[in-house]
Amino acid sequence: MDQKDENEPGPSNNNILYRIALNDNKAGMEGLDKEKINKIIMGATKGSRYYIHLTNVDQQVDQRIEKILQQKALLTSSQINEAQIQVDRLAMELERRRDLSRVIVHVDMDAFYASVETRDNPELKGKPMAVGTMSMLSTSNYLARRFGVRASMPGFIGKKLCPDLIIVPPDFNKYQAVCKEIRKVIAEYDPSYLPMSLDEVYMDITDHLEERLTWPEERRTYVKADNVQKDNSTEAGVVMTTETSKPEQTQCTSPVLFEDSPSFLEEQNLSPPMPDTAKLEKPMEKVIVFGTSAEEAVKELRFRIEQKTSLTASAGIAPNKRLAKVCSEKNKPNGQYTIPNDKQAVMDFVKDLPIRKVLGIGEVTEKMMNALGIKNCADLYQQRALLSLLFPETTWHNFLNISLGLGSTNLERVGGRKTMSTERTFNEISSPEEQYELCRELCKDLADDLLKEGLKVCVRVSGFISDGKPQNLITNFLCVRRPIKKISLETMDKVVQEMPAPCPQRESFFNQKRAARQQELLQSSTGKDNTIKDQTVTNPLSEVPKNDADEAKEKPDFTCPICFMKQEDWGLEGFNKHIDECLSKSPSSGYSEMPNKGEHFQRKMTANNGGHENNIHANNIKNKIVTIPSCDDLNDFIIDKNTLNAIQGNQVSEADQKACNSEILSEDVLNNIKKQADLKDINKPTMSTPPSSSGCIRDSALICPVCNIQQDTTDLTTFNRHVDICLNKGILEELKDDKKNMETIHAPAHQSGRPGSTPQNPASKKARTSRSSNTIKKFFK
DNA sequence: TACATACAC
DNA sequence: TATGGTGTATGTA
Ligand SMILES: Nc1ccn([C@H]2C[C@H](O)[C@@H](COP(=O)(O)OP(=O)(O)OP(=O)(O)O)O2)c(=O)n1
Ligand SMILES: [Mg+2]
Ligand SMILES: [Mg+2]
Ligand SMILES: [Mg+2]
Repeated sequence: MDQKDENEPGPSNNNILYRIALNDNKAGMEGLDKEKINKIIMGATKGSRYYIHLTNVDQQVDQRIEKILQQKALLTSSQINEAQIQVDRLAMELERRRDLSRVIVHVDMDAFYASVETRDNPELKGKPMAVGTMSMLSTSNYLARRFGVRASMPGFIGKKLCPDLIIVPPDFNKYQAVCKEIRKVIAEYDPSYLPMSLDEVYMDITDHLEERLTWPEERRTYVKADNVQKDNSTEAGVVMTTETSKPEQTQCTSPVLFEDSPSFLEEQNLSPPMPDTAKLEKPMEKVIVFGTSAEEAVKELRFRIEQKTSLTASAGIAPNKRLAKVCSEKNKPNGQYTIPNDKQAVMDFVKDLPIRKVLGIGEVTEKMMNALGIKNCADLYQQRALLSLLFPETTWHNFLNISLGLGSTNLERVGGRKTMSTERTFNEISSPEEQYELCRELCKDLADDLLKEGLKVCVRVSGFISDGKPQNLITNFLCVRRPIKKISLETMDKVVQEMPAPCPQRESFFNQKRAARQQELLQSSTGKDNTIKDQTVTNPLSEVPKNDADEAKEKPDFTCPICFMKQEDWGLEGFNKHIDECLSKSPSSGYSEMPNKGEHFQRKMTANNGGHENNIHANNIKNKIVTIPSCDDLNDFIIDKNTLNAIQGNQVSEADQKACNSEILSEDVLNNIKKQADLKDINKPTMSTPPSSSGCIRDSALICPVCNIQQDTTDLTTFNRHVDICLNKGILEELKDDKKNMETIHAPAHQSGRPGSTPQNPASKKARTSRSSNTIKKFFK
């Protein structure tokens, strides 16, 4: 059954790396002169670190493809036949369960940020523009797309492609506000809509349609307010509102009455690719009556959005989310497309659908499939047996579903947020101080974000360093230590103050916390305060250790943030144990209800300077902290992919290197890094240098990278503790200021729009002071 | 669990 | 001069 081997991958774009070449998989970018555009992009990219980075990535992918092809070559036809039987059995079952009963709609705003900016500054009308910075564009309008300018392209390249390009800085608050407006309208059609991003939602309008049938006509009647000066569409290549004006979709237009109302939303000033002027000639109606079909309801919805916000949306209507999503792009901008709830219609639609259009199929998958001669969903279906042998189960299951035009109709949010993180790209950082500074900043940002969600945190550090002994220290903040990985991999236990909620089973972790907090507030306001809370954590400023050369010997202040007990001779381990106990006791209920004893976050800090091959350069240099509430309430804070000063060893003083690296990096690792820095790198040995490898400290005194004072010790534990203390001191000082704001920060005003439900979009991240950032200067060497 | 990769907006 | 930030899923070891 694997008869097609013909389609050799074909050097589609010869020597141009697929990652670098213009990615035109986006509405409004059809039929561009890719050749020309790619030349310009290449010119601006070649030689950069970015280019090298992509080269590596590309090679990796090629290797992966190579491997797959080899595997394929080994397959016998009997294996394939056997697989075919299995796969088809599954296919039958999937088919049996096909659900055509729901009408799912995907709504997506057109060039969202760009449209908002244009609306608010008419100067921009009719001009190619993008939102973003010279370093990165968030999106572009459709006019700019004709030049190849698109989201995720750096602005300076956009300028090269289109010298007249206007770049407008983003204003997220504005987009957020608009988003809220839009969702109000959406909610009228499906109060349980599922927001996917600021500009995008899924809805299930099945119920609405049913109800709609019973409505009097007035209820579907709208007056067109003419305040909108049309022509935000100068940029659009095609913009007809009604399906009738879209020739290419006749094939799949719903059989349902779609012309049961005049329904024109907007006059056009661009010539559509067909003679459609008839409609324009008609007198401009001010009153519009929308019909009762799905199309009509969605037209109405889009009409109302436009009336309300002066922004256009596109929509897809289909039996499931996957298809609806594809459809919403089909007639972008300002258009819609329907796949009726009919199996044949679905199959017809899917047959020629390029797999790349499907959500979840990206560049890499596309390239791999290409190598297997698979381009559209029909190919995908035909090769199902082969794919089942080449890919992991979940992957080929997904492929099979895609090729059958199947997808979920469920709009419920599964969990809620699972992680919270903050990260920044930075210029090569030369000094450890800068690294620490960055880490500290990230930690602070993250903690701030947690606060916004109503969580107050306390951090317990329990890392293991070279000597294998735990290093614990309590602060009310994240404690930053060496951002260097593997060996000095830090583990911090972060303790959340809030009590567990009464047991909202299977709520998201963050929601549990929120609920707990609300409950808490409630209780304290009714005088019944059985929780030992916030304040506990909030202010251990008094506990800031002194920063002196000999403080290394100073004992941390062992005051329990839960019960306030203080005991000098607990010892660190004892202290942590105590906190654990304290936490598990604190919920009023005892702890049988919540299996999670206390609230434990674990914070790991790993600075991935790459023990591996291309880790160092293969990645953007980023510093990242993540909290991950896993099911048992452990949170990870990961500081990740932090470049080492070692990369630029020459810029780093020896003392600094020593301070930062001495016992942290083994000689081997260091050498390895240097090798890589010289681009000579090769090896891949997973030199995971276990945490215990104390080694290499040998001689010389250690210099604290924070206070720069030489420490009179060769004991790493002591030294590390000193560094922690030094760092914490700064952090805690910063915190003093923060505390004042705390109460006001609290109200996140979450804009989720999902009424009773979970806040979908975490409160937006605050704008960062650009200063301390970033931007990749180099990916390596 | 840790890490890497892929994907989306 | 210059190539983002947040979040999810999944495979592998
Ligand atoms: N890599 C990206 C992609 C998008 N966005 C932002 C800007 C977009 O305006 C918004 C919505 O993303 P879309 O993919 O829906 O793109 P647009 O709405 O801009 O254009 P389209 O008309 O193709 O939907 O998200 C972003 O910041 N970074
Ligand atoms: Mg959009
Ligand atoms: Mg979108
Ligand atoms: Mg895709």
